[in-house]
Amino acid sequence: MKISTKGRYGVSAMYDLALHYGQGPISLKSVAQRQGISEHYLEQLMGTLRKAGYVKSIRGAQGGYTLTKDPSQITVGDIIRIMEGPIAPVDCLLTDAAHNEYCARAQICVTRGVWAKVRDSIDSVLDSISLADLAGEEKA
Amino acid sequence: MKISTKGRYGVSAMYDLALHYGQGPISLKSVAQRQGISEHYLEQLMGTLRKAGYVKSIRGAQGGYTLTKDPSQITVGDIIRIMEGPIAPVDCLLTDAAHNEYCARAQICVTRGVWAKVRDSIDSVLDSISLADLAGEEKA
DNA sequence: AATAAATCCTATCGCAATAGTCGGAAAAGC
DNA sequence: GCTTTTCCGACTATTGCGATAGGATTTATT
Repeated sequence: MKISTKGRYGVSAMYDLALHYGQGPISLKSVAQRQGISEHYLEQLMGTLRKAGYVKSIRGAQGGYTLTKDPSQITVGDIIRIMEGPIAPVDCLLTDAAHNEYCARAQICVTRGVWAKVRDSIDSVLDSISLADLAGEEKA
Repeated sequence: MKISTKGRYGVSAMYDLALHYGQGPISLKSVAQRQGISEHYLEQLMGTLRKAGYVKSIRGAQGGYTLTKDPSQITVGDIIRIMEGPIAPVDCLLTDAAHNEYCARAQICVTRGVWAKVRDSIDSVLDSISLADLAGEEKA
């Protein structure tokens, strides 16, 4: 039950961008230094966030990244789901109980309900926290 | 954010034992067949549960496993923590914020609070479900 | 006493994912 | 033209998962 560095670094980087929201493009290099992340590795992660539409990039000297939305409009859950895929403590939850791709017993499985409750609980926590919350701002 | 088969199989096996609680020792072979688990792999998992004191074993012909407590006294959280280690979405939570073994920035880390909330939420769900709940019994 | 049914124990192993690294191409400001 | 920066694809080392293998030990049954 671990969150990988993809998710953690993704949130850290987005939090950093939130802190500098409205200040023009922020270079990956500075984000990586402040957050203590390998710059080259962070590049890959930002590519994912860019393709998902959460950040936009400006290439060339003095370029960098900016959030595409106000920090209050992006939740930690958004970021985690992009970086790690859908939150599902077991793969079985990714498909309907009937005709389940991962488990023929899904319909009669007693434990499946447990994992569904865990998933809902995680989703609920992560979706309740926005980047603005992390940045300590209240731009409703 | 996945639960491994150790945790899942552990819960399934314990649920199976709960269904047969009070009926004498249940062989691993029958549990493995009913729950669709590799018998030999399940052996290892039961060893872990035995050492943790949640099941006891009777060796020899007609032997098997039984729960050491009433199903209402064992929660899914107990089993998951034994099988997978402490629930911590990030390793950083395994040590105090000051002098943290995994991250020098733990004290000033904004995201650490997020992961702590996630952990508490998972713990809360898992600890609220007992084997008796799964077995559909209410032996208070 | 022999057999069969079971748990117990240690070692090994293939696979996939994680967490990067590396090298360069392309874009844009100066 | 030079430097800064993003962009892209390929490669790699380590780790843990999910087993499998092979036997040793214990006990009920015949």
